[in-house]
Amino acid sequence: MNYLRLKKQSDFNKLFSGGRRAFSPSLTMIYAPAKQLRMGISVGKRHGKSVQRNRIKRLLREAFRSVREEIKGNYFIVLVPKVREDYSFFTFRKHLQCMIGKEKL
RNA sequence: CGAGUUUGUUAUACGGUCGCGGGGCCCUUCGGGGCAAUGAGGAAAGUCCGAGCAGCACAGGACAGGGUGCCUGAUAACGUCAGGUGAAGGCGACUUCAAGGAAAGUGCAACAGAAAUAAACCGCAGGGUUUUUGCCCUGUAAGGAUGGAAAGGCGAGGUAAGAGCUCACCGAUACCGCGGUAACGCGGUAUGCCAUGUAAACCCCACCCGCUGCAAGAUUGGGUGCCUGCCAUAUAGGGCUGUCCGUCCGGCAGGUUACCGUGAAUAUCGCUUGAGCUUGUCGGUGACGGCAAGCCUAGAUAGAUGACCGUACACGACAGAACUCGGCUUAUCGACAGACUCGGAUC
RNA sequence: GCGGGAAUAGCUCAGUGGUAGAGCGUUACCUUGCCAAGGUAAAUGUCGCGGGUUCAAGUCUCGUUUCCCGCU
Repeated sequence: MNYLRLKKQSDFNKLFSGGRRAFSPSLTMIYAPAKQLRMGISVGKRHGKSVQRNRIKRLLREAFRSVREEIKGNYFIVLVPKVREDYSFFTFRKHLQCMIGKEKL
């Protein structure tokens, strides 16, 4: 039931140029079908200093872990959060669930 | 009681459920699973200094360039720290200071002002001339005006008017004596005081400094400009990571051919036991050092500390290791403790 | 992670320690029947920020903030 992390720079570039996109108020999800389920997070300097960026990544990892059961197929997924004043675990989880249901993953 | 100065400590705490990193032990169908521990800071930050470590260069020397700059000490080293000296600020506790040299030389000092390193605009006084106003010559630098700065300050004597011209006090410089390891301090004598500021302008003096940085570098395939073996040591030209003096170099044979590959960096090592931490004791005013006992305390690589619930209150600031240490600087809601100063009241 | 550089008017840039400038833009007036072009004049700056040296700092110096570039 585990998932793998998306690590290669080339995979990120492939998704950003040719992946399908789903939107929600707090984050953008980019995905494409693949052999395994891999998830990556893209957080840049515009999201804040290193403490803030680490916090976003932890919240997103935890949110993805809690909704992982609902994903049936295998995809490469990149999560891009939007720039906000503050971030919370519950809004991330809610929007992830919405997008998974809408896109029928 | 109020107002302050200074030094240090700390940086929400506890419990439950799920999850993450590396290591240990156990199990394994080799995919993995289980257990009990452990896992960000005082600044981890900025990268401003100093070192270790690594690679390259290097006989050695000179020049250039850069840095430091009161004294003594501490240290592996430092631009850091400690204790002193001097100066400035504060009633005080105390704080701050890139604090050598302007009599080696060069430069600069706008505007204003008579004049800016140089002497006379208004003045003051004496003499000459003239009826007087005035004009000319001489002396002078007290006063005025300008400026950041105007030829030590202030008072008395003195003088035609004045002036260190003379004298007392203060300041400055030189010498002597005493104290101190020294910076320097105290006292005495002499000199009427040969002369502004700027060295965070160039510079002089003293001391120090190879260059690059863990994305360094090494290992695990093949190969090259590489490796192995043999022979040779002259010139040209080139290299020697700022320049010069100076110093070094070459050829032949074999393997191998710009690609193969599984993936070739997204691997492994470097990577955490170290000028280490805690406690005690001894030496030192102190920074710090000696000795003894105990301890092992992150090591990731899309980059590990999170989510939820409960309890308590002060309702949680700044902020996240990336080779490692010693400092500095900057950010920071607060809490606690020690020492000291000033003011008021009471005994 | 490591190493360089910049910040000056609305924009692009000059600026030996001594009153901060140029071009474009803006505003007003002239010119024209009207507009453009042209001419005349004016306004516009905590010299990124905070200390220090100096009589005097945009310039020298220390710290700090933001941005850009190179190594990879």
